[in-house]
Amino acid sequence: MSTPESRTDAGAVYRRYLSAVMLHGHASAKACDLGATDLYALNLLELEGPMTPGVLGARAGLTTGPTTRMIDRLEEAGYVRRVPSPDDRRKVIVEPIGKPVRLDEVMTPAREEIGKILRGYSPEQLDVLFDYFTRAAEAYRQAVDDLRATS
Amino acid sequence: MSTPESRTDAGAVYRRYLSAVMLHGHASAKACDLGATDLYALNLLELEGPMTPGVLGARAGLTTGPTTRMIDRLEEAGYVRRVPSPDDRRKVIVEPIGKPVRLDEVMTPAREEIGKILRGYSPEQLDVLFDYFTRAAEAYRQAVDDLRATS
DNA sequence: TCTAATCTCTTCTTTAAGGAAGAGAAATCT
DNA sequence: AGATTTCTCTTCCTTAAAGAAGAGATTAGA
Repeated sequence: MSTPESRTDAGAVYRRYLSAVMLHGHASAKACDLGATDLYALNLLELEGPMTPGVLGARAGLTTGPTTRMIDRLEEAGYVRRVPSPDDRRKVIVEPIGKPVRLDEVMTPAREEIGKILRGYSPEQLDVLFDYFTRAAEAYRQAVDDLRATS
Repeated sequence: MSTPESRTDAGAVYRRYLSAVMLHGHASAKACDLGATDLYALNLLELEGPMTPGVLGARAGLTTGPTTRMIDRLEEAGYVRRVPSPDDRRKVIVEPIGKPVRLDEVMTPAREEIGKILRGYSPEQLDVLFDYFTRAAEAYRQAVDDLRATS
């Protein structure tokens, strides 16, 4: 925590933490035969809620053809469902399905471990952690928007 | 934070946070034309340090052919470097290069935002956060190993 | 020493995902 | 009402990444 070269340097700790999170996400997805784009879309839906194929495809950086097929894959695998839009019959709404699927199953062990870790903290400490989770999520969400705007 | 259906439910907050992290990682990689597997390998190297192509490929779930080409791509893009193994002249060691490349550049805005957030906490609160980062990284690392063992 | 095993890399083939163009249905606008 | 725009989806083509098989170099073992 002192010298820049130190193995416990704060920046390094944080980078390693992020790498671990990414790695676990990827590994879980791979274990479920979920491609990178599919996972990306799934995360988008989790984070921003149901949206139309058009929006989802645009966010994922896809043209309409691949978007349709990506949603097909997610739907067949049971992650999402297409529902007709109530106000515009051309539109479709893609919404994540709450019911447990393969991905949740695969992620369960890690979630339990994290749960164990979190239960080791006092309520005050948990407040700090969840405050951070909330703020960081918003920061990352914003950063993704900025990235989209740039490119 | 009270009812299970609540929008601020702890589990939901955490899932949304993870989604945001994954999403940002993916978006950053995409902005640098880094494929999913390449990003995966890069995270592996960041987390576990230098390793041989054989190990890296196995960890990434690739056969030897694609492994070589993946390392070629990472090397050309300046993320890693191949160095000969000192004790076995058949082997090569792939190590991440510390110098800033496109990916770091793209991730800078988010890092600064996160830095700002972190600077808002007291030293005691930061201890809690970094304690969590360290433990969680280890938990995720372990979970990835378990996933590999299972499949 | 000489054979077998190990490690990386090359080449060829296959597959999965994405782009382009356009069709069909429904909404919007004049 | 008729024309135009907006959505989603389909089809065909292209491309990027992965598998398979094997070569070349080096180490380990009989």
